[in-house]
Amino acid sequence: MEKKLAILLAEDDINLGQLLATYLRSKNYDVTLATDGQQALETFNKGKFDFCIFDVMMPKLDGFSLAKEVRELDKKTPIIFLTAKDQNEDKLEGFATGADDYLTKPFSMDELLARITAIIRRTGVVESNESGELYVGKIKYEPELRLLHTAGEPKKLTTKENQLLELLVKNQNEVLDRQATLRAVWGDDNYFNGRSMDVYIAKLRKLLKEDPSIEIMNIHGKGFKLVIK
Amino acid sequence: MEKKLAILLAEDDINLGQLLATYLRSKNYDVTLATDGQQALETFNKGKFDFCIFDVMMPKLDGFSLAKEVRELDKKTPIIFLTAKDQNEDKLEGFATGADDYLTKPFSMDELLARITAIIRRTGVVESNESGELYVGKIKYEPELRLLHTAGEPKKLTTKENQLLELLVKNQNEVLDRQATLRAVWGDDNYFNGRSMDVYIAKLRKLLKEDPSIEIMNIHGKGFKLVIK
DNA sequence: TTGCGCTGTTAAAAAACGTTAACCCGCTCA
DNA sequence: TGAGCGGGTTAACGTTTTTTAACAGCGCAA
Repeated sequence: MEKKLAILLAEDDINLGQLLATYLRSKNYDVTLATDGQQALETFNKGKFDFCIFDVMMPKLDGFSLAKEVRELDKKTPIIFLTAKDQNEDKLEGFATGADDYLTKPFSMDELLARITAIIRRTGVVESNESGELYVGKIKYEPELRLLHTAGEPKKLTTKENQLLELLVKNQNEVLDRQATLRAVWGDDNYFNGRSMDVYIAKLRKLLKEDPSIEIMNIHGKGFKLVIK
Repeated sequence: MEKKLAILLAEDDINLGQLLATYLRSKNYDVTLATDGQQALETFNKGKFDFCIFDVMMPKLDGFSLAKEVRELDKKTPIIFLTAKDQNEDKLEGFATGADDYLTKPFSMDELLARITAIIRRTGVVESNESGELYVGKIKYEPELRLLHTAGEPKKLTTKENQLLELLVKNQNEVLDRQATLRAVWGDDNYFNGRSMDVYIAKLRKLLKEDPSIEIMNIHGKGFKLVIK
């Protein structure tokens, strides 16, 4: 059987949010509803989502800023914005953050569904997010199971080791921003969490050093970059 | 498998931008869409692009000015301009900044693609931008790995050393503009960053002095120039 | 030629990172 | 209930990288 696609829906209007969630669930999507931007970001960082629908005007963290945060660490997951306003300026800002589509309220739910399926077909999210098995150089890595298949026994990673490694691998050959990573994994980018992260980088380096073609490179003042030679 | 070519597309008209991006992606290019000139410039400086498509009329920074900024530090990456106007004056200005082609709206997407592939074939961006291995005089230099193969042990460069050397090498025999370099590497061209840059120039000179045919020359009040005799 | 801004260079200070080990806290199980 | 364990944080110390300071020399315009 095919896996349900996980959608993160961020909408502060309770009625509309519930309505959309119910509708999309009836269409066989696995919907998680967040009622403000802050909460949506935390939820996104915790779970695995194949698709995002963000209302633009939300308390605490607006849809655009939320999308920007998401895009710091995830360049691919499609994002659709919802907005009550029809202002062109807004549209620009939305697409600048890497939006895939844009709906102006009021819209029909069928239209939303049509656009979702169109984007999914176009971007092929299904294959890309489903394998659950990655390779870091020669080393097999299963983020879902938190298993790193190093020489000999497979090593079971701890929660933090796993979150950090997964981000590094999914952003390999790009700089993984320090602050963004801290906010995603530790929830806060204060000094001590930063030091904690450095400790975990050291741990990961030790784990990965059996394959000398792997390097976790530091970009001074910016973050880390996983490169495979 | 062949690596996808990275295209930076700067287009403020959302519909057209999305349309082109989608089309080019379907033709197996890795497209990044920017919706104003300012954003496009930042994106360009951060990432590695093999090709640029700039709309001429854009908010914040128009296509020509954007191209001029890009050309300050990068003489090679091909640029195509898009414009709604059919004014000859514009065309001239576009080509003056080092444009490789020029399309007047409306144009067919097939035509765009044809021109892109033509330019790619002609300029051979693929080889030039993909090897990841350069030579500074006799010295091998791998910017991706931040390695400089000086006599004896390969020297591991620091983040700043590497960014600066990469710019110098990619612009060898041309003047590397002081302000533009500061903005690209330090993010700001204030006095102290300028002094910092001078310190790094001194370091690079020391590193490269084993090959006497290499010289980092100062152009008073303008910038630096790497020349290989 | 003289003065001032620009550059060259070295050294000291400051910030950022690397690593190890001690510590803390919640949980489990004897 | 309290010893042990696993996961994570904090402390401590060392190293590397970057910035700032200080002083010396250079180059161009008035």
